[in-house]
Amino acid sequence: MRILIAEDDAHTREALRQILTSEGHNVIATANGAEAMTAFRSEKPDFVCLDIMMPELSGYDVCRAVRRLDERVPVLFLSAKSEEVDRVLGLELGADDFLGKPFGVREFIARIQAIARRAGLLQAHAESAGVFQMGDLRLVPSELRAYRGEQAIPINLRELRVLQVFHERKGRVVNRNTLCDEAWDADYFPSSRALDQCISQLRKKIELDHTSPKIIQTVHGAGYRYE
Amino acid sequence: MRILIAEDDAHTREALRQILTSEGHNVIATANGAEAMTAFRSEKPDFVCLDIMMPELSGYDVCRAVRRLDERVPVLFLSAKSEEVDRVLGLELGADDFLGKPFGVREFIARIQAIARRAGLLQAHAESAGVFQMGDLRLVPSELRAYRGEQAIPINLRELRVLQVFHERKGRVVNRNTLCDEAWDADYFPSSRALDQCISQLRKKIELDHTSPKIIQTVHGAGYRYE
DNA sequence: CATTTTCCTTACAATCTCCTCACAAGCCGC
DNA sequence: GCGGCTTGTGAGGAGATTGTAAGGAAAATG
Repeated sequence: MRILIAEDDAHTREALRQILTSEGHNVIATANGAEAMTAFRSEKPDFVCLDIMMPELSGYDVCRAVRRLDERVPVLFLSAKSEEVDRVLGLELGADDFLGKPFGVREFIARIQAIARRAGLLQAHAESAGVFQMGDLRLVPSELRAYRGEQAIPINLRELRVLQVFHERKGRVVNRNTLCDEAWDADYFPSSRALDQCISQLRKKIELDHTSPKIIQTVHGAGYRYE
Repeated sequence: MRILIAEDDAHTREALRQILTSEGHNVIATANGAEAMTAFRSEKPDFVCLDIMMPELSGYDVCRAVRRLDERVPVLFLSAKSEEVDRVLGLELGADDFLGKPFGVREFIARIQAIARRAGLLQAHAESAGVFQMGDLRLVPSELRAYRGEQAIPINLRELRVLQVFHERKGRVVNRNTLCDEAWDADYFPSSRALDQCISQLRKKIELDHTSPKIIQTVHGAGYRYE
């Protein structure tokens, strides 16, 4: 899911970004209402989290403006505990839920899931359900990319399938035949060196030092192993 | 936008109704000043177009009455060329513009748009429904145009639909079949190169340098990506 | 009905991919 | 260390994919 965050406190903002990213979401983090509106128009998020107290445009203002552009996108308000939360105003503006800071990570995630489910978003964005993590990499099949933090690494379909095979067999040795069967179509002739070539390219892309691979390791005479 | 028209000539009235309806507005057409006032109270229009010469209440009278109820709603006066237009009186009554009959359709629409834009109505209403941003472009479906700042770029329906498909899937790879399914009708035969042709034309229009596209990127063997 | 416009098809050129080849380097049992 | 095997990887190219100019059928326009 693409989630837009508007939160003026940098620390909280980064914490939210990290939580949601680790849940497999794409996060667009903004620091004030104006930034949030610009991002909303251009990024087309599936979900919006707004801090209420922000300089210039408040969370309420952003919510009102968002609702003019999109009547359906779910909006979750965040608020510091000292803030008076005007729930009635929020609900009139079309908010879906409120969460008072400080809140637990579990609760935050659970609320978002609950709202998204109610809005029917989880099914609609099943594409992003294929997201998986390998070490410090986040693999996003629908984008054909791997992310190391902010850095996006382009991955082709073949490489993605190879990585999926490894991911399914984390810690175990995967022999060459298995890899060829699962990552190539049936007509592939396993006598060729295409697999080696693919692994080589992949290591150059995803390993920090491809001369001493840490993610995909060679098990001489047996195959490869990921862990 | 909800537009109230007061015009005693039935022929002109229907013409105006048709023009504005085709532009996507809701039209409330009335034949005299009294009807117009009743409708104004009950229909709460966003915009008022008044013929000056009408039986019973004149356009000036309606404008004065409207202003007592609402200081902000834009008022445009229409006048037959034989009529003496008292611009000073009109402006004192709070009119926003005058248009002498006969007038061209384009001019009529343009004036309304200009006034509404000045009054900040366009964003809030249906005209701008569907407006979206892609990078530095603002797409306005109702105008079949993209704007890069002041520069207007004409876009046809097919191209618009293609852009919408990309916008809905920002960041993800969109394969050719998806594009064909969503931007063309079902009877389209995906063996042809119409999609490529469309993308090519689109890039010439919207990319700053169509030889190295930044908005719509090719993902060889997989499709295209916008981000 | 003539003219213009639009959008698709065709054809060919340009580009890109992923595989094969060839050789270098690594691993392992002796 | 040596020989035979497996694996790593640069170079290169056949085949597939994509870009785009030109032309034309169909629809819109006058």
